Amino acid sequence: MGRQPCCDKVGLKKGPWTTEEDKKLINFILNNDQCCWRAVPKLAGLLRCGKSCRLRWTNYLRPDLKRGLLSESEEKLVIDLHSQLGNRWSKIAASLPGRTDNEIKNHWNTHIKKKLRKMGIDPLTHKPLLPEDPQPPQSPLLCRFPEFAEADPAFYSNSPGFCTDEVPLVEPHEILVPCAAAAAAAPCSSSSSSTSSVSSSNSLVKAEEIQLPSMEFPDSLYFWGADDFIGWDPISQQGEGKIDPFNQRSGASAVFDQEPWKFELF
DNA sequence: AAGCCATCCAACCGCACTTTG
DNA sequence: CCAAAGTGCGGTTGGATGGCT
Repeated sequence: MGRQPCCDKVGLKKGPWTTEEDKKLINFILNNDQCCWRAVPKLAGLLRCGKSCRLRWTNYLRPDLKRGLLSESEEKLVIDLHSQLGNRWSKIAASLPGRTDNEIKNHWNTHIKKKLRKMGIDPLTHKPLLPEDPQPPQSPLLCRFPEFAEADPAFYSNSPGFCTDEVPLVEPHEILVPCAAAAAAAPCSSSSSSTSSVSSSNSLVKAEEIQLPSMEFPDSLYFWGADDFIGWDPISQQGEGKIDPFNQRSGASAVFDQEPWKFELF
């Protein structure tokens, strides 16, 4: 008994979303209690399948999203969580408020993987790439990632083997969200049942757990402003108060720079 | 300037899991 | 309890972009 497709793809649009479509989806979701994703495109006047709408919203349009490359501390957390959880991107994303599983997955595949390999670490097992290496006295990552250990001595010291099979799964409530990450959520103006009901994504749930005020959208919708959004990331700016120079190709600038409509919505 | 190649990331696909009747 | 519908998740793809020759 096969599953039915999520939608009859006939006459449905695929590929990149246009500004107009984004506008429709945002307007609909903000102004309606989203009942079920399958109904959203029809009600919002979109020629998309519900799944596509959900993805677009959760990965790109959600106002609580943080854009740009992951900061070093976020990267560190991702590596740590990956060593415990494996490719459970949504679970990892749940510990990084404002980040999506897709974003983390992409970042892992394009940046972190490479970085780890360069350091002689198998990104899959988090163990040294060379098997002839005598077993390290402590975490291999600790040996090859001294700067991480320096930054956070507790990091890795608690994760001896880094074999995903050997480490028990961490329950969401057991994952400690670093203060910086938690703080990242705080500045966002908020509180509405609308958004939290809109998306059941783990990151939102997690955000609530760490006292993230639920989202509310100011009438002027100034939160869409690039300045607000970029300045909204205390993690990438922590410490020296600088923005990650590699952020220039980030989706943030891509979408916010080019879409002035978002500032005049509603 | 043009062509090629590598990289990045948004979006798609299909399976798994959860919910509902 | 079961089947169908709805949703979540992880893997993969393909277009856009930038760098190099």
